[in-house]
Amino acid sequence: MARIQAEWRIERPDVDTGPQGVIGRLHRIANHLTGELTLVYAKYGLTEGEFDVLAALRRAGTPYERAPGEIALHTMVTTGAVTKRVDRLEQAGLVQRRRSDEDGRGRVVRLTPAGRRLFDRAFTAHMANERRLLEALDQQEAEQLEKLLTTWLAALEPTTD
Amino acid sequence: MARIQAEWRIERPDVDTGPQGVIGRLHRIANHLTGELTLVYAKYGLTEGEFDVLAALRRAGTPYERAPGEIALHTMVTTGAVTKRVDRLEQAGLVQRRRSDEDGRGRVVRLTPAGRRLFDRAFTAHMANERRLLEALDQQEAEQLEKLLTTWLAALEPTTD
DNA sequence: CTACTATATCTTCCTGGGAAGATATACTGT
DNA sequence: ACAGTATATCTTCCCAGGAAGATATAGTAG
Repeated sequence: MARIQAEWRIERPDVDTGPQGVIGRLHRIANHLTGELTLVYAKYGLTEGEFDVLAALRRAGTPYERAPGEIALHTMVTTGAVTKRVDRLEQAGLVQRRRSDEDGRGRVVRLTPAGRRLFDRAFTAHMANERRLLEALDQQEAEQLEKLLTTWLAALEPTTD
Repeated sequence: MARIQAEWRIERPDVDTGPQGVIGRLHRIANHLTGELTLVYAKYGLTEGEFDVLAALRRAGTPYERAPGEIALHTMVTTGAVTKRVDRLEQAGLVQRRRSDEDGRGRVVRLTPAGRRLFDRAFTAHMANERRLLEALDQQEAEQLEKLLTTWLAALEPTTD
């Protein structure tokens, strides 16, 4: 990244490429992390998207149910993507779909016992993996980083966090 | 994110979800940034991938040439993806392809004058956009963040930076 | 009750990129 | 010079997800 910025200073000295130092590195770290996290999901036969759906259901607490639309909001993908993820998870016996009792248009997706067991193991491994990936920073650095990212995210996503 | 962690503390009190505070937020910021950056690329008729290819060529300096394999390394995608990106850029008249003189297996991709003109405008707008996105942080915070990300990236990517 | 509009989900079509194989050329040891 | 191996690129096939349209049900004004 530092080399890239140096190249830009030569080729485009008229442009301040300072932000690249932060934004470029952030994207590279995100890519790298995604790659590492995906390896653990794969150990449990899951893709990242499928893991995210299971996580949304698991976090809901017993009976581990959510409407597809809610899942879409939680996982930040379109409802079309949720339909397909749930198709695959249902095929694998990790979730079940049924009609909503209150709203004939709605469906309810529920974690099966097998889905819960698999996810709980995957989640434990996943968090251990995240701790490992964060080991590069000491406690104080990690706290500083979390604080900065929280500030930034709050500015980028006015409504959430 | 804070709410999500609170939910995990209830559902999985046995697992330390601390790392989520950093890793989860980092991914959300990265997604958000990608969305914003893409809007500017689109103003110039480019996708992010195409922009990255043009950037790799532009940074090479005159005569703005690189082999597809080099481009793949710089943009961190497979050579198959580079082939397709270059196909599209060639179709749009922004780059040209020719055989390498020294190596019959190789090709050379070169920015056309039109490609360079378009990219230089897009790049200026892109960097202005990145500055805008970083405005949420003050000078000192941005420096702190860059430092932390540099440390972390160095640990994750032993060879590069 | 009917017509109209709104909403939840699913379906269809498309696009970008990965993985692995195909092809062409280069290199290396004998 | 030749066989065998290595390399650079491209091709083929596949998959995940987005966008927009289709379908079914709900809500609402009259």
